[in-house]
Amino acid sequence: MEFKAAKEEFIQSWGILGSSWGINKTMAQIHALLLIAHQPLSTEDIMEELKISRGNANMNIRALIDWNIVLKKHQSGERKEYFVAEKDLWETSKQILMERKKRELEPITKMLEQIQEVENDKSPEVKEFKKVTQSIGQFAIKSDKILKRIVKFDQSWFLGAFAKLLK
Amino acid sequence: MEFKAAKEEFIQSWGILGSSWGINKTMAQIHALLLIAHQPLSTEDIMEELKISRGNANMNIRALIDWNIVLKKHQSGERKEYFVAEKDLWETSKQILMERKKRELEPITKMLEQIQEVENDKSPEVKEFKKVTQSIGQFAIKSDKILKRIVKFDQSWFLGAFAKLLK
DNA sequence: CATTACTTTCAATAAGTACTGAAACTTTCG
DNA sequence: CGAAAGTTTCAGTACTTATTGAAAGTAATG
Repeated sequence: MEFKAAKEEFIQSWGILGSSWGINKTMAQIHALLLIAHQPLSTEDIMEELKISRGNANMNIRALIDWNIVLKKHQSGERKEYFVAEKDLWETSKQILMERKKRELEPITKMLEQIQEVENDKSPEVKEFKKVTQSIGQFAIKSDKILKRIVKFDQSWFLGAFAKLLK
Repeated sequence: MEFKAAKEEFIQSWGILGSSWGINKTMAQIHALLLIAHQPLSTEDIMEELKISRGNANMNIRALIDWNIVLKKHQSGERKEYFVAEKDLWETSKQILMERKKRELEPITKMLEQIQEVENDKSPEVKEFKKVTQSIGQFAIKSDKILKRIVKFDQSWFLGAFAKLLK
């Protein structure tokens, strides 16, 4: 397999993977490109490689920076901004988990609390509703705690401990 | 808060949560509806509650069944099909994890193997590419193993052991 | 075996989401 | 300060994905 084809394939697949997890395709592709880059890339490099517009490139680079999985990097003597991806996938996964936790788990928890204030009558509908939403709420709180703990540890410790734990 | 409003709010939020994780909104809403239902619902019940078409209802119910988080349930003496959701969220989460693992992790693993066959030259581009894709491949394999193990255990055991492990 | 009750499919269309490109804005530098 | 280099924004448009509804398919019933 030729390098160019392999690279193309990788970027394409990473984009598809992103889409199916609610991350926009271009954002995932830029991430892929930066992951395999051996040196920082500029907005123009990215535009050219992926054949996308300046606006699109800019927005998605910002989003990646927002998520803390890509960093600005100034090249000495250059005015242009360059970008690099965090290359440790464990770190990247943790960042993404935390970001999504903040954006999604927390709103859901709030909504569930709110909803618990439903008037208490004895109809089976309302009883079941309270029961289910309560248990989802507890589940959400537990997940939140576990995620918080996981991110405190590093990969090798985590995997090692986990391997033992699970026999 | 009134029951009807609370229910509406819950279904709506579950739909939004689904969308942001690559699950179509209606599929998530049907799931929400079945989660809080105190008895099995028919396709028509679902169409009416969510104000969606028969085709849409049917397709998304099938998808939920495909994912093993909703089951057909025949009511005695009735010809119509009824549906119930798995109400244990831990089970549901495991099902979803497994399903997505199968659909996404496995193709990525294959792609990464394929890509490793890139011709070996000494340019920094190719070296970095091989390094990164290899490490992603290893990460994917590890994740796969961990997920497989997690699903073997039940929630209480998992949470208990985890709590201890993480102090 | 024909009628009826119910389910599935799918082409057309609607709704939602991402992308472009040009204009506005900001920063750097002589 | 004014020009040049670079970055951001956003209205319009293209693209993708979900939804409808009617027609075709299937299965139970007398």
